[in-house]
Amino acid sequence: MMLDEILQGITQNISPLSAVTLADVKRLAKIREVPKNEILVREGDYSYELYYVVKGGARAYYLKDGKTISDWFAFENDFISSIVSFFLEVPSQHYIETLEDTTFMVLQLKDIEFLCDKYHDFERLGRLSTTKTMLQLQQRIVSLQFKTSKERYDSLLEKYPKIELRAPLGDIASYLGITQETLSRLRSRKNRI
Amino acid sequence: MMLDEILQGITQNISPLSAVTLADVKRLAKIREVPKNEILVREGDYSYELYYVVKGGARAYYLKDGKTISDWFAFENDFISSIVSFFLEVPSQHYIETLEDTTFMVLQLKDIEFLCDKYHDFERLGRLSTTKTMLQLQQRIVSLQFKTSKERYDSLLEKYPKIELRAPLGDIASYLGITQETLSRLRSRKNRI
DNA sequence: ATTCATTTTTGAGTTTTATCAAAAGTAAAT
DNA sequence: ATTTACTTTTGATAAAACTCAAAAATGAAT
Repeated sequence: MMLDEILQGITQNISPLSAVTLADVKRLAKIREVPKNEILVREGDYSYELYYVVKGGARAYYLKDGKTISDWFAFENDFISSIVSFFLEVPSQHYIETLEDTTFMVLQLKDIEFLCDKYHDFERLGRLSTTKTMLQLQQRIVSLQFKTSKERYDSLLEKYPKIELRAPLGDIASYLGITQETLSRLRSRKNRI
Repeated sequence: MMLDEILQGITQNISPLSAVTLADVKRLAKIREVPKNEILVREGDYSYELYYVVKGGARAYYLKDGKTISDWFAFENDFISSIVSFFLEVPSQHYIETLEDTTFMVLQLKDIEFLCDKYHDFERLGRLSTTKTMLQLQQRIVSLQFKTSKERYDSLLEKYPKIELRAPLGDIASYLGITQETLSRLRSRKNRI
């Protein structure tokens, strides 16, 4: 069954779960198919769902001065949520939108809390996957803090080699903290070398 | 006793611990007094210690092209570690240095692992404090991504109102992703208004 | 194939910030 | 009080990126 493989992938990457815990997770986790360009979370929503990308891709973005600023990309095997809303239970400042037809595994906050309460090994999985995300954010800060935009673009391409084909230019540019014009010029300069 | 108050503060802010767990934490946590401008972790070190600032302040920084780039400030009630080295057990790219005479509470990685294994409530505390740090990093990314340097300086001042008196200009500037000359001009422009 | 809407690229001018250099200010030590 | 070392400010110039505008390219729909 599909959920089995997905959970096996997650636990192998992060931390194992007992058969009992796994059975309970399988009972609570849901698969959701979402078409391209669909918005899962809107600004102002309370978002109680954590998404794991099984196939496809999505992005989180927010609005600043009427402009769309991408904050996070998630492709196969990545988690995505409206992170602040989900963990602090406040209205979302982010939108979450699919970039392609996407299959998610979805977990509800209340179920995650239930699982964390009931199973020490699930709490461990939660701690370690949070740690992993924290380290990714840390890398991103180093990147934004003092790398040139070209260096930042190169590291993004290293993480997501074909992202140019999966996300529009403007989304990628705002993720890098630059305008799309600048990214376009960067790209053409790069290709000439 | 001092450790009691410290731990009470932490658990009140994040997640409670049973008396049994607390007793074990108290046995393992150590208080360390460190004079100003002392380096606790150097580039290349393996850093197995997590620091909690009881009194004083410290910063984490790394070197890029011979320049010092501040990455994280910690004052009273903040945690600090060479985050990547600590969690991935790889050599540190960061230095950690006190900004003032500082009292830390120190926990060893092996002790944290032991406590997480043994006590579900400690694992919970670990998960939630990691979550908290993750959300702080997330805010910092939003800040670096598309706020002006003045906006970034203002949010830093909001978090640490008197930081100008506790950390040198250059350290603050690099934390904000700008040169110290720019911060100096920013500051004088600000004061004139 | 043609149209229409959207995305990407290119151009010109402006603003912001970096760089390099020097001057001014601050603090500790003799 | 004076020296010394260090930090902060100021100035001039250069580089990077932004803004606004328009042209070119792409892709979906008829």
